[in-house]
Amino acid sequence: MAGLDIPRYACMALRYAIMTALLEDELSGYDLARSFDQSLGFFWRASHQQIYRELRGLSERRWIVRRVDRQRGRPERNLYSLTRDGRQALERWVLEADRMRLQETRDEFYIKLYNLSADSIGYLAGRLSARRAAMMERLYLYERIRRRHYQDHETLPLRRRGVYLALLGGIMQGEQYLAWCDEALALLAASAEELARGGAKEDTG
Amino acid sequence: MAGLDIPRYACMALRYAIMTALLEDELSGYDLARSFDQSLGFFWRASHQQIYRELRGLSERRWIVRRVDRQRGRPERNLYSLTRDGRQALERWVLEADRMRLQETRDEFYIKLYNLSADSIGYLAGRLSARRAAMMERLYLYERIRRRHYQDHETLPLRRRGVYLALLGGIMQGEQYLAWCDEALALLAASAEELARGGAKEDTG
DNA sequence: GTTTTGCATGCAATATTTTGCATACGTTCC
DNA sequence: GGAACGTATGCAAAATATTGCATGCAAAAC
Repeated sequence: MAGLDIPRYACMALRYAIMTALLEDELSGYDLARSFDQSLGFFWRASHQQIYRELRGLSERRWIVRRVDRQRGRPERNLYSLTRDGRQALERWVLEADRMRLQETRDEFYIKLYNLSADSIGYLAGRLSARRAAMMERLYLYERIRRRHYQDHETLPLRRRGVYLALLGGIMQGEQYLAWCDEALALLAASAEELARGGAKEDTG
Repeated sequence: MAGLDIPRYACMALRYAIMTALLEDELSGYDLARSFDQSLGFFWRASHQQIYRELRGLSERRWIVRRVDRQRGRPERNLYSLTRDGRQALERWVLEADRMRLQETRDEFYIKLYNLSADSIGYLAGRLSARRAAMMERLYLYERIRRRHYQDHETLPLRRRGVYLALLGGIMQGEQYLAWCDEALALLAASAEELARGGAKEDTG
């Protein structure tokens, strides 16, 4: 409890995600919070509280600067932009070692699936349908973005190609997820039917 | 800093992941730490420190019980198993609302991709190759598990079918990931070549 | 015969994320 | 004319995760 509250060293990625978002635009905390519901936020979610905290830390480190925007008839906004130091720190970070996180979804649903039982099968099938629907929605959004901004990715400037690849990753993964949902729903439905006919073996133990 | 250290309420999933692992076997913290490098751990990673802490909390809550196993010529182990309360808590949790986490990989690599530049393209392509290789490795492991334990999933008892579905999810996602890596590597290689020929437009601004 | 590896457990500090609360002003819905 | 919603910012506490350190014994590698 030493009084400090600003993280001392630069290890975590949200900070760099924010700086990445500031690479092209001057944004407010509120803007960032919304943009983290889109784009980068598809891969890295953050609440507004987290974002405001990081913005404070980043300011004190002089990696970003604040400019106050007084709007008519609205609360004023703090607009942030990258400094040269910030830009350099970001460039350095990109070249630093990163931890691989293969499939660490931290989605409780998988754990719940491990607990499949006659009691839970209906509920889990329902949740799975909801996930399927949500992913479908997400895919529509991805496709709109792709069509609007990444139609012919061959002619994009280099940085935008990276963004395109991330988007493509989201799309491909989403499509695969739908396919998995369908397989899983089919197996769950078949199992539920077996149960109803008294045929399926519940776990004994 | 009130002195307590045991989490007061039951919100998080690692706890339930551990209980799920204890559903079929009596395990030590060490066993759990290793099994979290496999199986459940594919979706939910946890360090041994985290696991030992949760085990303590779970014990104090009487959701698991400890039995000391004195081994010849080896340090003794604490073996844990689920209590009836624990089993019920787990069953309740499965039916509770869960947050959907679509594609929240929290993999810094996507953020780095957003920062693709002439300086970083080589490095990022290298990292991507490493990911591809690691995923390939992972897929071999999945396939071994599938062949050994889930050959004909139609005849599995219900709970094992859920585990099978999680595994299938891992496999499908992994295969998709490989495909994405290949596409991404191709685009990065093409871009690098353009750069080398002086053709590609670096970001201006 | 010493170093490494594997088994086995854990504390403490730091970092990160989530949750709950709080405020304030303006517009739009009812 | 009041409730709900959107803009805009933030604190504090609790929960969760990571990192670094620490210990001790046995078997296997060199």
